[in-house]
Amino acid sequence: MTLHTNDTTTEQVILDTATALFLEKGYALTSTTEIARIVGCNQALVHYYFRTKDRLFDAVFSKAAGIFTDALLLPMDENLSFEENVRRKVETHYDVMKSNPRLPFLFFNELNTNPERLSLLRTKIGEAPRSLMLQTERALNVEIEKGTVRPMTASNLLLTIFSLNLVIFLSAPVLQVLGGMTETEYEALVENRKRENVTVVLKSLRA
Amino acid sequence: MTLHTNDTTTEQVILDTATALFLEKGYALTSTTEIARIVGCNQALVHYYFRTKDRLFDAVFSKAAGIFTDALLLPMDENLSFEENVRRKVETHYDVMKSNPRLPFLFFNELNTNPERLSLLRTKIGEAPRSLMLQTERALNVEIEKGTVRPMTASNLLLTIFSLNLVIFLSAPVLQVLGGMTETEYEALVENRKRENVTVVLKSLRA
DNA sequence: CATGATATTAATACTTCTATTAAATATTAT
DNA sequence: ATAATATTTAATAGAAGTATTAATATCATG
Repeated sequence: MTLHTNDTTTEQVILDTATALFLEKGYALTSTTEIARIVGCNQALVHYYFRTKDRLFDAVFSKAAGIFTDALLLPMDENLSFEENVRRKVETHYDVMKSNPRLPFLFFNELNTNPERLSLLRTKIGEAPRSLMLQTERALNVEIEKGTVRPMTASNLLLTIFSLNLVIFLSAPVLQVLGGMTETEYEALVENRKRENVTVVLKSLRA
Repeated sequence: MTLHTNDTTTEQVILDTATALFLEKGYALTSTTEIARIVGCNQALVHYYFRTKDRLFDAVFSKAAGIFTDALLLPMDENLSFEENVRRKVETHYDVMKSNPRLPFLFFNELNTNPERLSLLRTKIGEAPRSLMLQTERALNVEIEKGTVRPMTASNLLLTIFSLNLVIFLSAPVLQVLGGMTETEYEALVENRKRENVTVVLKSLRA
């Protein structure tokens, strides 16, 4: 008997389960044994498809990292004002994070515990960060020369967007456990926070 | 032969080493065996002083968490303007993070992988978050009524400060591995970033 | 200096995890 | 139908980790 339905292969089920667990607890606290237990298959099967836990993680992580890094890559729309473009960038980035709220955790966790793994990631994402930076820089400089935006660097702007949009999702347990916030209160905050982040970013540009 | 010099007990050396390792790699990837190896003592000694890895971690973590949460607790100075008070809050918080750059990682990592552990933390830090919130709310509302600050909530303001000041330190590996930033470039960014964060926060308050 | 307390080590039981191998079973193609 | 191929399982080797216990060393003090 096969473990999978027709449209989802066993390999896919294993990958999905692994993804869920890695997102929940990170690499170190997830075992292939547990993955197998949840999938309902023999533990050797996990290794049959992915050989090592490391390779399985890479499969999960490179996809996750792709979503994560692409989230800021929305191209400028020449028909819109700079301000509108920035607003869109903040909002789409926020939306991607909101749909993948554990991504920031996995990303930071893994990069901080295991920076070596990430040389491969570097090649994978390639020129994306650099081109994002250049694109932002160009648009920003136009505005700065016009005097509509205060002098500032693209890296600072991007880092601000990045910071504001990530911490809210990294902080779910902090806010709930320490801040004594309920699940619903937290969800309300997440709702509210996108607008606030846009506001902060746009105001921060003012000359 | 004792392992420690006169002014540092063995227990302290073990605690310090454990702190360094937990900060570097988090709970899961640090073993009592490795701690002992680095200290240069028998592995049983780590358990002799701290009984379990969990209790050792708690000793490290509750101290770390204390620094982390206290960092925002600077009381308002009534002699200074609201703006100056906010500036000071951002700056002192940033400085604490800069002196303890691995704290944000440990904090978020542990709260995300192991939220249970943190119920004890909740009691430990007590009313601090609540009083911080109330204090900020009060000062903020005065300004909002005066019309010098746009309508906004204290939680959003604090979250903005928190976000801006943390991500720069969480991102060290991201920026170096992915952004292709050198150690020195990163340090320059850290230098520069405090002023930028103050600017962003203050501009974000404008009516 | 004898003795009780404290510190340290050696040895080891026990658990859990990763990875491999060989065998069994299911699937597919001819 | 059967041979080839793919999938799955059982069994297990081996590594590493946590925790405990009993034995030994060190130290302070009467």
